[in-house]
Amino acid sequence: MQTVTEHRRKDIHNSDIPAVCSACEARHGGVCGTLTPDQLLDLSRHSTRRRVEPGREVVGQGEMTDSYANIISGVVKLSKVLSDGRQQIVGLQFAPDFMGRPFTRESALTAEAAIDTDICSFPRNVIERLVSEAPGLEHRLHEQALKELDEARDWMLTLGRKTAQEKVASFLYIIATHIDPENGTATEFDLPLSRADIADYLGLTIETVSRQVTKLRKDNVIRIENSRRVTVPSMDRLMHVAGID
Amino acid sequence: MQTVTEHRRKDIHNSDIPAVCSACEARHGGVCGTLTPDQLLDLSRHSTRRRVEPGREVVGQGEMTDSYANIISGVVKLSKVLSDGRQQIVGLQFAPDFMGRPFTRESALTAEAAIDTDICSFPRNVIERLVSEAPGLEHRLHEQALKELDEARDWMLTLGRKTAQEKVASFLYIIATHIDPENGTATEFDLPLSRADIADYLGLTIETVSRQVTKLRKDNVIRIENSRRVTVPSMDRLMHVAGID
DNA sequence: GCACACCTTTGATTTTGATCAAGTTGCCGA
DNA sequence: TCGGCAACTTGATCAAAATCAAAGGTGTGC
Repeated sequence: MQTVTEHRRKDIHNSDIPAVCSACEARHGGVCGTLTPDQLLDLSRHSTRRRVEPGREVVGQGEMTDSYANIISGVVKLSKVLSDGRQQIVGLQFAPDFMGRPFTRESALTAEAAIDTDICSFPRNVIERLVSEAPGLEHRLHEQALKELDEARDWMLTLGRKTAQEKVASFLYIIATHIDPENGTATEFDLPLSRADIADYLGLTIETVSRQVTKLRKDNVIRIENSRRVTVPSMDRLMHVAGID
Repeated sequence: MQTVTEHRRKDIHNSDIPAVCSACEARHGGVCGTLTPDQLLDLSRHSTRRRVEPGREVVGQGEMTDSYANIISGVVKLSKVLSDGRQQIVGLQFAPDFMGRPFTRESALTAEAAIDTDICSFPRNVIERLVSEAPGLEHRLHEQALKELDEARDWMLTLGRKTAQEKVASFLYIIATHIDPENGTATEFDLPLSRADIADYLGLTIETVSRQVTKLRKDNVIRIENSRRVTVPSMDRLMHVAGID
């Protein structure tokens, strides 16, 4: 599931065009979905596709506004840090999402790959030009922003009001529902984050995360093959532990 | 500052038109700013202005998507609750903002006035019609969504990684910078939230909030006239305590 | 002026999760 | 197959914030 099948040549046969997401429209409803064939071709000429290794920055703090990208496969962590190094992951972007901040002042965000991640990026000005031509595109970007806002607010409830146990269960539930959206909620999956990343996502320490994962295992809420691989026998049970009604 | 001056008759003299924000465009750059005079008139015919008392719901959980509103004066709390009653305020909307979720599935949010609040609201379908006519309007809404997303993510860092002391200082800083945006950062202001609300915003208990406020006072970071009125002698000092570099 | 309600503060104690400190496990290259 | 190292787990102790429990304040109606 982590590697993407080569499905792009279906639409575009010109080998001068870099490998891009022009054909992704069906697969992951990226920005491409709202464009005309001409605009798609235009976009593809300015796009570059590349693989980002875990821990590598997709775009640096502040540069976020300079480019815009579809995530083809993988998971990207968006995080913020305090001056003394305390870190908080403020969002996870999964494969069908796209990333970037058109029109806004830079936000002090770091975006880095959590696992091997393929992205397809284009310069900001190209997107802005296309937005002015294709009214549907801004609508698409707006919806993505609203979706991220909803997710951020859900997560605020988790960060502010849930116990460590509920936080870890909530995290597992998020991963189960997002890791392979095409196939719905997954009952068996690889965690895309290390214990340290999970701690930074949940506002906990790695020791607490580890202990709570152990507790969930002992309580038979999850099964653990190795530290990354998780099986959820009953999603209802997990949701209940996560405090999701 | 809490009461709004009557400045609406400047533009619209027809007494059939309900009291609306048609004239707010300059004052608070609400949705009106991007509309033509005709569209403004159209909008104003469908708007109702009303005052909402503290604690009153502006729109209920789930209804959020059915209407759309400019906040003329006051402060609105957006909150989420767990089934057992634990509550988290996930956003504060101040006077020049507008509220509502066009195009999206309902999000389980409650919006209620924190203090006396004047709002001007219109049905969702009117906004959606105007969006399809005025391309600039969607752009405006999109920018508002991105602004709220940035604020939500900043707050996630506070919720997940700051101490109680830093959280309370961060809260005071937010209020200082948002309570009267026209006049920049305020050094003396009334808190729009009770201790219980502050606790729900910060993911703390009221006792902890109270103790931290007392500590900030004893450390001369703030002065307190009564439990609501706060003076900040040095904004730099407050920011430092809040962990804002 | 008084009583009641509500909000806030303060104090004592408990609990949750952080911190400090070893161990394990598993993976990779030699 | 064996180190070596990084990631993870587990245990012991500590500290920050929650909880439990009383007081203070402040405002309102009587």
